[in-house]
Amino acid sequence: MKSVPRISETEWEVMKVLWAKAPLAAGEIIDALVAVDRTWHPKTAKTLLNRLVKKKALGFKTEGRAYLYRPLIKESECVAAASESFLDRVFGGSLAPMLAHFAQHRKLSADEVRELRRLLKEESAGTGKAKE
Amino acid sequence: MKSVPRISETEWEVMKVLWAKAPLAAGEIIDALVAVDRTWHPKTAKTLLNRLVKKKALGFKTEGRAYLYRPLIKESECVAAASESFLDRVFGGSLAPMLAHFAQHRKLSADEVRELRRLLKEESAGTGKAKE
DNA sequence: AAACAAGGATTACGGCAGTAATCGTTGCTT
DNA sequence: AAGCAACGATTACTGCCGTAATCCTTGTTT
Repeated sequence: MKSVPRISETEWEVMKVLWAKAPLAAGEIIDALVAVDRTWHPKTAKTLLNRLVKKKALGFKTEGRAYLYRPLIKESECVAAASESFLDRVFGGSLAPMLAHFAQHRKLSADEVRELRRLLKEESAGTGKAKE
Repeated sequence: MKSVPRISETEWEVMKVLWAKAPLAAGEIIDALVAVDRTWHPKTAKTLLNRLVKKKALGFKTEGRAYLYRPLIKESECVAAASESFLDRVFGGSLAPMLAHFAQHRKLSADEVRELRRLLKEESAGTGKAKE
């Protein structure tokens, strides 16, 4: 098992940038962060890059005087880990209550509904075990 | 706006006990926690109770020499807050990708699929109160 | 009354997170 | 060459979190 390092809230923002596009130099990453949220301070971003490198969530290779960062862990792994943890903590690990919550709280758009229907169809179709 | 205080991972365990049944004395809460996870230490639980009181997540009234604790914030509010935050952070705020993730990663049981279908039906039908 | 027991209050302490500022190095500019 | 600018490294500081231990108060027991 890989057991992804724990990625904090703000660190996640940084990771998102690099999951979207990599490798990137620190400056480019900072630009991307600022583009999303004006309040990002370059120094803060640098600190987070260092921490993420220390955590082995990011790696880099030197390119001239600067670094090019790239993710060492996959977004899908982090998403899975965060989702598990969230589901366990908030909904005791069971899906149905969670789905009910989201379905009721945040009204789905018609498109989303359609998309989900499609997913459910796949789900109950092949996928081995779910029989209908 | 209420803006529920931020409830940490372990604090959440404590809250769950009181959301399930309240009011309860510290001893009862600790018993409940231990029942779920043997490793809970009474002192640790007491610390958390204090912190939750300080955060205004819990209140208490004295009953003889002991306290009776009760939640000051509703589970539904906390669930909503945690869900929002999770959805934003991990899935950029959009439901469909999240549901897709869960649908694909944790194979839904036939029952869950049916349940979700039912929810979607309601969704696309009157959506309860919004319009209708 | 003295000591104990039960429960709350206070104190502790290392680690992570958020948020930066300062230090150090090195190529570039004047 | 000297200083500046760009970039990474190091240092900082506060607050929250996990995890308790110790202290204090007061009812209870011998």
